[in-house]
Amino acid sequence: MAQTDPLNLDSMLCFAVYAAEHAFTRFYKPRLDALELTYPQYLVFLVLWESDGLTVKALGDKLFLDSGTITPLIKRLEGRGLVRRERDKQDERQVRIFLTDEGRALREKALAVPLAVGKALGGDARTAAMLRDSLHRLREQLDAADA
Amino acid sequence: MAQTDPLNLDSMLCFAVYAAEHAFTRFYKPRLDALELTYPQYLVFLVLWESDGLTVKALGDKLFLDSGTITPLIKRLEGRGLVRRERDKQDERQVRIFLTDEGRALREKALAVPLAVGKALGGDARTAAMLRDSLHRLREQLDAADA
DNA sequence: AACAATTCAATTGCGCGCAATAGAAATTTC
DNA sequence: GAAATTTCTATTGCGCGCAATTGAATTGTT
Repeated sequence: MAQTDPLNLDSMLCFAVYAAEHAFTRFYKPRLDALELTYPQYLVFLVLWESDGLTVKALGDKLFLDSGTITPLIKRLEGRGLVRRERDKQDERQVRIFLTDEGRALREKALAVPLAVGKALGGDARTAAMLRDSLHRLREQLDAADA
Repeated sequence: MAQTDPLNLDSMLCFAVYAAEHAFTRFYKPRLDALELTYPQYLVFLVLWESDGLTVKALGDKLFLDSGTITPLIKRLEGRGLVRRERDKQDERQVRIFLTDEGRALREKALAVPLAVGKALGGDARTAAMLRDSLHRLREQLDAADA
């Protein structure tokens, strides 16, 4: 029974993505509460744990976010002593974000988070990897459409 | 080359979902501007066009949203004359949402939106449907994990 | 019937997420 | 090298999205 209505909610890919995103946020909430981080803050740490000292711009490019989102987010983390902001000496337009010892130490606790995801998905890493790659292609197609 | 770091951003399914969701929002923005709707407002109309007169609760169940999100959203639509709110006579706790003629008329313009998505994805409806189903399963697994 | 527990919508508070704008710094152009 | 353009961060405004709470209406219990 094919879906004939082009405006049927449950047949729409966009809504499936939207609903899955919220489900992830709900799933992460109690796990990230243990780190006192929101999900976007967690993403920032994922980036910084891999490459400390990035500029706001570079961070935004990685996460597909702009300064309007990142600047206040970082300031909240700075207020809690988890990161440090430092203006670049070579190019004074740029602000670089550095982890403090406390921010670096958070990484240990964070290791539990992907483990919980793996468990929830039944340990099928191959299926998850394929889905991830499909989503990457989807994002590229959507971004390319208006370029 | 297997990904060994469990906290690597680009290998994470959650980030792929997160990034795809934002890409969809960006893609929809100019198309929904033509209807003067935000994406969540568009979702509400998708539901109402299919089943008019739902309660706030039923709407929330469909979209995985709560009254804290839906109530103010609906009030904005009501202020623009696109929907009407009416307290249920049988059960006065409930508020039912009805489309106005103007709200119903929006549907014509909305038909262009899924067409644009189809075009952006290269018309491969089968791949899109499989991805959609995978995301539905993902959402169910995540929701089931804490039940 | 009286009381307790549940359900539903609304509200408050806070953190995204993005458009639009501003202002400073760097780069390009002439 | 002066002027125009671009780049980068920060700010403002607005609409989600959700936790927590409130108050009214309904249902369940005894």
